[in-house]
Amino acid sequence: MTTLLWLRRDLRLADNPALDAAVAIGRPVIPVYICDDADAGEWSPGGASRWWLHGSLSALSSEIEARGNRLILKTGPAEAVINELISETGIASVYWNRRYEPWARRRDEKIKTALKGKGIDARSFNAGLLREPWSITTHKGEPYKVFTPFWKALRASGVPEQLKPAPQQIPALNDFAKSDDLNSWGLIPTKPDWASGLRDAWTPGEDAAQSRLHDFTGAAVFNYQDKRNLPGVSGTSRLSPHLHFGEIGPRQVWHTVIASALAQTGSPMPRGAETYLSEIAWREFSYHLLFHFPELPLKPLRTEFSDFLWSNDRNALSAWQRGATGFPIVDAGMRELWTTGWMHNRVRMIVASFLVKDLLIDWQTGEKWFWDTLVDADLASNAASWQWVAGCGADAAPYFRIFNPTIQGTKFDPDGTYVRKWVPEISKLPDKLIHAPWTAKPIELAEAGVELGRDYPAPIVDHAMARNRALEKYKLLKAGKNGN
DNA sequence: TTTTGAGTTGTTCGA
DNA sequence: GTCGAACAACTCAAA
Repeated sequence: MTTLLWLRRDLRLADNPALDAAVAIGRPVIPVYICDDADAGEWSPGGASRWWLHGSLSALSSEIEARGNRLILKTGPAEAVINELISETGIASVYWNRRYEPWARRRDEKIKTALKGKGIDARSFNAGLLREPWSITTHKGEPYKVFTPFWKALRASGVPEQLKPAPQQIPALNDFAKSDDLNSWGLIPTKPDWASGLRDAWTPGEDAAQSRLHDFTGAAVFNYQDKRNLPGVSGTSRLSPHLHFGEIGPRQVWHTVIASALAQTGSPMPRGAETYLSEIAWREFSYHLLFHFPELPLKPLRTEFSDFLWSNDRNALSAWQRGATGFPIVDAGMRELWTTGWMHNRVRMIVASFLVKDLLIDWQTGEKWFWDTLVDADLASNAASWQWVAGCGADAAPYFRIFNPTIQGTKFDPDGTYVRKWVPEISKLPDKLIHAPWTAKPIELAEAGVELGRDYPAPIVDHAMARNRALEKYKLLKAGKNGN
């Protein structure tokens, strides 16, 4: 008899409870990853995520081989694939770590019931969150809708579970089940190969995740408070894609941050570490919201927003997507995204506010673009964050909070490092003009070799006008009209 | 039950 | 240049 280990968004060997439990049984383990796009429907991974997944599976496959086993790759609806494996091999147990996407919960519950009905030991574990989304509740037993009390409750719930290292050996069957060739899944783009920027920026896999965490907790985490908002500075952990694919888990992040803080500062919770861990808690909060409000990716949490009449301006949308809005900080962010599959968080807020409030384009359009282009695209975080920016989410930004791209640029990219990197055509403009080239005198533009409208676009909207327009629309919405 | 205090990330205006 | 107030009430969570 054997044990099936169904790997999903837990592509690591350390701190992996389903793997530990499977190995503990003492029987051969069949580790399988199922390409389950059929189950995920419209939320199957986007282009950038697929690129990452290829690298992550390839890395995991080597790690499993080093432990005397082999990762089996299968394609199709998960239930059918699992049943097929059961009929081919004598499987007594099926273990996995939980996912929280609504489609995955429905499917996994169905599979678990069916397996148990056949007398198979089917069990799920928690590898992806500090706490299960249902275990944190208000005193009335209800879900939290405000971050701060959620964060307090999360901390009061105690220290996250201690970690187990990767097992030395994963006992294997002699004759393995048949596996797909990873290359046949077509996760990596070929014609055209748009992934060179991703390859330069990232290394998927558990080892890379660990070294990134250790680099970050070695020093940067203590300056996180000051540097995290500066996109031109490497002040953030950049762990988001590793966390999304479960190459590292939040418990590992938590314990490593705390241990390194104690060792280096003598304090259990220095300021930078606390601020950083609160970002991990935001990830938890997003999962909490998605669990309790499964329509989060598709419907505004504040229902009055359902009637909002959004703009259908394809040209404006296309300019935003291509990084050609004429607002340097917005364009820099959108180009960083397109090139590397990632964008600094401060800039994500700026570009999102610009799309939703300056262009009045639906947050779901932005959500879908991010879904396809981000290597860290995560259903919970992406949906919760877009709703937050649009003002229709939990604990959302008030409608009158409209980011001014010029002020944001001068505040958080004061010397223009970030903009010059991603918008090189205006890099010769002086610092005081780099975030507002349209205010430059003709002579200043000439000296920088820039002709607006030729080398770099003129702004596609007047921000002051757009701000007032958005305020008016939101005001109407509050008054019970449709915002038109 | 009612009350109370608080709420990620901003901008603009006028003193 | 700097600072506080207004933006606009509303909902949440706990006492």
